[in-house]
Amino acid sequence: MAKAAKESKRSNASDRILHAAIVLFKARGYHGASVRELAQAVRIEPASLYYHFPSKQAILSALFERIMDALLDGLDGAMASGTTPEEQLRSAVRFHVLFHIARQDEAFISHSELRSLSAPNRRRIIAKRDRYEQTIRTLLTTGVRAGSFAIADVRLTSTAILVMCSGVSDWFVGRGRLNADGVADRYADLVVRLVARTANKQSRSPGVGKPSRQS
Amino acid sequence: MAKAAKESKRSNASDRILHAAIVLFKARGYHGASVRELAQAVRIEPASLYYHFPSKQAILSALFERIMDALLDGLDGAMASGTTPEEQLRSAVRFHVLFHIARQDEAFISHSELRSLSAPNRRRIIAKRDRYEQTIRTLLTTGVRAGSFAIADVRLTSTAILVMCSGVSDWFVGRGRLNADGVADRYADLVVRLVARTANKQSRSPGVGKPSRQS
DNA sequence: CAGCTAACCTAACGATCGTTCATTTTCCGC
DNA sequence: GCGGAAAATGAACGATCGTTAGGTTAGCTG
Repeated sequence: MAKAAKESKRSNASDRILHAAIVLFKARGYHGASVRELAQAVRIEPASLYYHFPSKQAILSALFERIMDALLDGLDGAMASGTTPEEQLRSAVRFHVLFHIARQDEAFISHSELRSLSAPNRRRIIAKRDRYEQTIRTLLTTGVRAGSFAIADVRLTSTAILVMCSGVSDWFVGRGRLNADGVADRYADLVVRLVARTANKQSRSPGVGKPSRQS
Repeated sequence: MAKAAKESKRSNASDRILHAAIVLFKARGYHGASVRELAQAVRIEPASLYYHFPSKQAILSALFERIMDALLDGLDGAMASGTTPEEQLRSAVRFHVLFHIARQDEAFISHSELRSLSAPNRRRIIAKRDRYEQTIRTLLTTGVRAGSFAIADVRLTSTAILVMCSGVSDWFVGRGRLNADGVADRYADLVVRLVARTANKQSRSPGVGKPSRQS
C-alpha cells in the first residue's frame, strides 16, 4: 500500500509533466515550447524536469509512445466486439473518432510533430502507425472478400478513411452542435457509405465486389 | 522591358526566400527553423533577409496568404467548369486534391503552423479558409436541394470531405503506385459515393433525399 | 563618369535556448 | 529522531535565437 502510494506519486509527477507538455506542444509546437515554460506549467524548476526525463526529446517520445499504444490497444478491443466486417468497421470507426475527440491535443501533436522526433524514435512510432493502418486495411480486404464491401482501391480507401476520421481532432469543439457520440455515429455512417456494396453506380474499377466465398 | 526585368529580379529574391522557407518550415517547423538556416538555404547572409521581409513572422504570413489566395482562385475556376452539382463537385474535388499534391509542403505548413501566426495574421487566414469551406458547403446544399445529393448533415459531411482530400498532402509520394491524376480521379469517385443519392441503405437520419424541386 | 539606389554585407545586441552540476530539501522505514 | 534515498533547487554553461545598425558593393540613369 505504501509502495503503491509512492509509485502513484512518482507517476503523477511524470504524468503531470506529460499532460502539461501536451497542452504546450499543441499550442506552440515542440520547438516553440521551451523547457522553462513547461516547468512553469508544472510548477517546478526547469532543472527538476531532468530528474523525471533525460531530455526534452524524451518527453516528446514518451508522449508519442503513450498515444500510439493506446490507439493500438483500443482498436484491437473495438474490433473484437463485432462479427461481420460491417459491424467491425463501424466499431473501429466509432473508436477511432471517439479517441481522436477525447485526446484531441495528443492527436494533433502526433500528426504535426512527427518531424520533431529523433530518427530512431520516429522509426519506432511509424512502425506502430503502420501496424494500425494495416489492421484497417486487412479489415477492408476481408470485407471485400466476404462480399460485404465494394472497394476499388483498398489502400487508397483505407488511407482516406483514416485521414477523414482523424480529422475530427482538428475541428471538433465540445460546445458544438453535436457531442462526441453523435459525431462518431455519423462518421460510421459516412464510412459505411464509402465502402458498402450497393446495387448501382460504380464508375470505374471493374472487378470489385466478387461473390462471397464464405457465408 | 527593362522595368519588367528589374521587377522579375526583385520578385525572384522574395520567391526564393519563400520557397526555401516552405521546405524548412515543413522539415523543422516554424520555430525549429532558424533565420540563419533560411538565409543559408538562399545563400545570403541572415541580415539580408530583412531587406525583403520585415520579420520572420512576415515570411510565414506571406506564405499563408499566397497559398490561401491560390486555393480560393483555383476553386472558383474549377467550379465554373461544371453545370450540374455532381460535375461541379467532381471538379472541385479534383482541383483540391491536385492542389494539395502539387503544393504538398505548403499544405502541410498551412495546417500545422496556423498556431505560429500572430493573432491578426491568423484571423485573416482563417477568414479565407472559412470562405473556402463555405463554398463547398453551398455546393453540397445546392446539390441536396436539386435532388442530386443525399446528405444527412451537410456541415459535417463537407468538413469530412475536405479533411479527407487535404490528407493527400500527408501521404502522397510522387514515386508511388498512382500518379496525381489517378489519385484525384479516385478521390472524386469516393466523394461522389459519399454524397450521391442512392436507392438503398440509409441506416439513420430520416428525411434526407427529398424529392427534387428543380430539374 | 558622377550620382543614386537597391541589394547585400559584417558585426554585434540582448534574450533565450536545452542542459549540467553541486547542493539542499522532502519524506519514509527503522 | 536518524540515516538514506528520492525529489527538487539555484546558478550557471556555451550555443543559438531574431533582429538591428551602419557600412559596402553592384547596377542603372543621366
